[in-house]
Amino acid sequence: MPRQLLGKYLCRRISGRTIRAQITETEAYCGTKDLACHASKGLTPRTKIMFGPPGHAYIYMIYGMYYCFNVVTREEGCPEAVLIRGTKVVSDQWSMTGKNKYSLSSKKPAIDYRPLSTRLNGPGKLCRELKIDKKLSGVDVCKSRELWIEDSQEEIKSSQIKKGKRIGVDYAGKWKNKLWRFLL
DNA sequence: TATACGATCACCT
DNA sequence: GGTGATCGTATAC
Repeated sequence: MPRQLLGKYLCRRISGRTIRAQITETEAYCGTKDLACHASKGLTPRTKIMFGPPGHAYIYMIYGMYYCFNVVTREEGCPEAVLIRGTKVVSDQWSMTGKNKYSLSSKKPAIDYRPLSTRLNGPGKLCRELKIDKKLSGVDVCKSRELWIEDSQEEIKSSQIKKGKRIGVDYAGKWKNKLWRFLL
């Protein structure tokens, strides 16, 4: 599933405008045994979306300031999800203006003028840019008109996909070495 | 109730 | 290479 999502479009409607961003990087988090997966803590208020039906958005806050967006990939009771780690903009009627406000500290500008390529290439960054937050947690990405995923025309060959270890999960024992990160 | 820390990022040396 | 920002969640008391 993490490989099947590569190349597809992550779509977001903001104020009546639609942004499409091609998914270029994903990671898989697999069930209650995978110590890197939040579901390894069991069914809690936080993880209940992952234990629910597939196709729903599991969105959580990390480090007190960023959100991460995942898609639940397996049937109810089987808590697996794919984290969307990176995207590339395809069509955009909104953030090309470069007027996405952010402020990490008072020193920084209220408007982010950096190119989009550097604003969508990370799980926290793409959520900030696409205004994905906890309010969208649980939405069905097959049905939602706010946040959804579309197939792309292009065929992704397995030779185009690089694999690697997942990022930021050094605490997860042997699970940290699983090659469950995938990049186009 | 209190505390430790994280599926990150930007900035610093 | 390292660190601070900042808060929800899990875990310990």
